Amino acid sequence: MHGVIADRESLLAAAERLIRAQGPSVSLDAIAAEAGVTKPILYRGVGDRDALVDALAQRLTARMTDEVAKLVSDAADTRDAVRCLVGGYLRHAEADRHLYLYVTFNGTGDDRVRKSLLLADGTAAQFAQGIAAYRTAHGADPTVATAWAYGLVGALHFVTLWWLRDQSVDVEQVTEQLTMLLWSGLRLDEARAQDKTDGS
Amino acid sequence: MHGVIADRESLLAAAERLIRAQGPSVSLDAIAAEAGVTKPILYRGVGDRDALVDALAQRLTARMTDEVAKLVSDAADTRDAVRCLVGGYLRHAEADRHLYLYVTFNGTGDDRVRKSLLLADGTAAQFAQGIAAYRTAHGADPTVATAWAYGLVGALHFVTLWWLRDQSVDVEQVTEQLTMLLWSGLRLDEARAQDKTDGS
DNA sequence: ACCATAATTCTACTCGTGGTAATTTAAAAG
DNA sequence: CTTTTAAATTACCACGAGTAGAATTATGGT
Repeated sequence: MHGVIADRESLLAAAERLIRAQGPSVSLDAIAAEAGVTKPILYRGVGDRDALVDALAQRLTARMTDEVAKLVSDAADTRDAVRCLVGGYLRHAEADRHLYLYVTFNGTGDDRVRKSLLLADGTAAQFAQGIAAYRTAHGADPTVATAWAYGLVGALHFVTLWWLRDQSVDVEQVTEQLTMLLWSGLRLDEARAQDKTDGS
Repeated sequence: MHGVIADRESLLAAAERLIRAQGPSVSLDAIAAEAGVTKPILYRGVGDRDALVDALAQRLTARMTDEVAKLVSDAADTRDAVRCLVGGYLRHAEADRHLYLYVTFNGTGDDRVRKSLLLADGTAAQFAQGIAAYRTAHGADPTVATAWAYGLVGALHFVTLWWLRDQSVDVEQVTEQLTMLLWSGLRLDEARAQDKTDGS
C-alpha cells in the first residue's frame, strides 16, 4: 500500500512509533496498520503478542542499559554510579513512558509472572553481573547478586511508576532519595554500632 | 439456585475462593457462577472488574499488613523487624500466590499504572508511616519516607515474583539476602570509610 | 382468591481484541 | 495463454467485559 517492506525491523519500529504516539493500549490491528500491512503479516514477521512484547522489551532493555552504562561510566565513585543509574533509569522511563508501560504491563495470560519480568530479567541480569563483580573484587559474597538485582529493578520500577503517576517531586530529589536507600539501606548510622555478624 | 445470598461479602469471598482454586485467569462469569449468581448480580454487588480488583486488593493488603505487623512486633531489633517483614511478605505471597498475582497484574486499560499500584499504594502507605516514624524518632529526615516505601514495595514485589517463578533458593536464604540489601544497602563496609556527607 | 403492577433476575446480545482459516489476487513457470 | 504456486487480504472464530431487554417472581389492591 505504501511500499513498506514488512521486515521484522520495520514492524517493530512501527509498533514503537504507534505506542509512543497513542499510548500503551494499542491493538495489534493498529500496529499492523501503522506498519502498512495487515495482521497476518505482522504475525509472520514477529509472532504473536507475546513475541512482540518480548522483542520490544529486549530493544528497550538494550537502549536503557546502554544509556545507563554510559552514564555510569562517568561516575566519580560507586555511590555516584548508583546515583547515575537511578537518574538515568527514571529519565529514560519518563522520556519513553508509553513504551515503558507497554513492555512492563502485560498480564493477560496465565504466565503473567514470566511476561511481567521480561524487562526485569534483562535489566536484572546486567545488574547482577555488576553487583557480583563489585562484591567479588572487594572480597564480599557474590551469592546475593541475583536477589539484589531483582530487588533493585523492583525498587526502580515501582518508584518510577509512582513518580510517573503523581509527579509530586522533581527527578533530582527522587533520584537522590532512592540512591540513599539503595546505597545505604534503611538503617541509620547509629544502628551500625550493633554488631550484626549473623552466620545464618 | 443454592440459596446463596448475593451480598458484597459473599461475592468477594467467592471470587477469592475461585481465584485460589483456579489461578489468576478467571473470568467474571466464572466468579459469578462460583458465587451462585449471574454476572449482572455480580456487577450490582461489587461493580465492574476494576472495582473487584480494588476490593480484593484492599482485603489482601489488609491481611498482609496485619500479619506482617504481628510478626514485626515480635522482632528483637529494627533490622530483625525488616527481616520479619520480608519473610512474612514472601511467605504470605507464596501461600496466596494466585490471589497475589490476580491483584498485582491488572493491566488492560489505559490506567495501568493506577491499577498496578493498587496493592502497592496500601502497602507503601503503611511502610511510609513506619519509616517516617522511625526516622523522626532518631532525628533523621522523614521526607524520604514515601519514595523509600515505594522502593521497598517494589523490591519486595519483584523479588517475590522472581522467587515464585523459579524457586531456586529457599525462603530463608532469599529473606536474608533481601534484608541485607534493604537494611545495609549496596555499599560495602569499607565504603563507609569515605565521607559521604553530601548536603544535596 | 385473582389480576395488575412493580421489582429483580436471567438470558441474550453487542463490542473490541487476539488469533487463524479460507478466499482471492498476484506472480512465475510451462 | 494457461496452469500452478506463492502471497496477502479479507472474513471469520473464540473469548471476555459490559449491558439491554425478556422473563419470572414477588407485591399490592379490589
